Amino acid sequence: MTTPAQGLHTHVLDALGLEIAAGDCPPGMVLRTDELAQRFEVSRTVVREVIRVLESMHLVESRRRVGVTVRPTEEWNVYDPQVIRWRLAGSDRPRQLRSLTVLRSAVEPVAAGLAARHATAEHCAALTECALGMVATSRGQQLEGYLRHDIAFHRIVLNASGNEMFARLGDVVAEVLAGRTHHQVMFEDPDPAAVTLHVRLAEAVREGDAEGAERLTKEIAVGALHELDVLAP
Amino acid sequence: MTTPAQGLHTHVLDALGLEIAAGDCPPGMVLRTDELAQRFEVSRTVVREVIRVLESMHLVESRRRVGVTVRPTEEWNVYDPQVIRWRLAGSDRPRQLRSLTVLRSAVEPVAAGLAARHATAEHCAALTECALGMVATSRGQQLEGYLRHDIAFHRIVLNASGNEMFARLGDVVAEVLAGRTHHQVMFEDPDPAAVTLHVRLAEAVREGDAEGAERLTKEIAVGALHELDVLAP
DNA sequence: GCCTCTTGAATAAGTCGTATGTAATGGGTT
DNA sequence: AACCCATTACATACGACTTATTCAAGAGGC
Repeated sequence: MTTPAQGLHTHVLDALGLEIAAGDCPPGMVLRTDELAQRFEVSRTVVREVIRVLESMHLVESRRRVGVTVRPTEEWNVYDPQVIRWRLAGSDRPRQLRSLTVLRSAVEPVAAGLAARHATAEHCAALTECALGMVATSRGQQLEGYLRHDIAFHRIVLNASGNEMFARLGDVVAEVLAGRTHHQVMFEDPDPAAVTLHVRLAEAVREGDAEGAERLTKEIAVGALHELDVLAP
Repeated sequence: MTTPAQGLHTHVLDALGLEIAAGDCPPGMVLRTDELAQRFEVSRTVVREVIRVLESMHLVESRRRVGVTVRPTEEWNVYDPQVIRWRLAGSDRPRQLRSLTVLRSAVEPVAAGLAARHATAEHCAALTECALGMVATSRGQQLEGYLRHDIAFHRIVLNASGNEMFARLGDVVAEVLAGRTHHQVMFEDPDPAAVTLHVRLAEAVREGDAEGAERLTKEIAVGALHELDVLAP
């Protein structure tokens, strides 16, 4: 109901994933495939496929004779972008944003240092363009435009690092930034200091200044953490 | 075939996942469900469930009329422990180990710093015990015992950081360490310097010395990276 | 009499074959 | 060249059968 459908599978998966990620189903709770099939008015086949996917994310465990049991949070594949999205939509978004931001503060400085060493001319150009875009949208309530450039900026840095594990965190960072902008109502324009740091970071990468890039990214991360502390204590 | 079965689903999933992760199926290659059903001698239902799981890992994309297409590596969920295991079993293990080790070098120092601040008495006790275990197994070709303590050590640090994103990297680190020990044939005993660093790191965490813990962990990471450069150029 | 081991029945997921719906592709027609 | 239709391969669905696990009842030993 009410969702654009886009496939029964997707619909049921999203609904169940959201419920579990939101904590509506406490760990140890057992679901049964027949029940779920009835509840969502789909066949058991669809439910079974959904369960298989949730199982691959370690959100649930399916055992014969006992049913589908919800696993404790510590066992979830919390790096799965889908899981992150579900959790950010749930009730413990603040805690989640904090965890992710701490992760960023560890990874992004190192990635920026590598980017300064490995970035191609295209990377540098795109980075500078994003920085300029951030400057242009940093005043006058153009939050959506700013967000888009911010996401692109960090994605480029992660990609330019040349490390695929870093690159794949682009989606995570995008979710974090989007969550920050959309959920904790940002009335104010972005911090001018942050904008400046991004511009200087683009310069540092272009000049191949690895240490500078690392230090500047650390400052950006510290700012993000501080912002979290202020807005969501 | 010849695997202990443990469920048709698991068997087919593992086989297909390995093939794709190993690069046997180049990006863009199209698989068809009934072909796979024939090849593995299972019903299409099983194949469909497997495809759904692979799809949730972004390894493949299933579209009507065209079939199941293999996605390029850059889109895979490379943080999924299952995917990591498949890739480490494949041919580009060296590259993979390097990427993961760089990730470790970014994350673990920060995690260690946090651990020094947040570790409980239990954490410290377990950490010291692991360090002692590493010392005890560091000579005389007790590689398996050493590996076990090494994995436990890093897992405790990540858990003690109090950040769930860090904690969930425990499995990744375990895979890396296991891969290093098992695949690049280690004839020699572990580097004595590394053992010492672990002992000192346990001390630093116990004393709440965040900066020391971070610095020591960085040194451990540098050692691991150097080791990779030497053994797999 | 109490505890343990075995056995069997009940249960819920696992597997399978088949039928029907649906969308994208490619070729043929106007 | 634009449109339409047949083909194709996945999507959804259903129901029967299989298998593994659990729980409990009963037999046996202490």
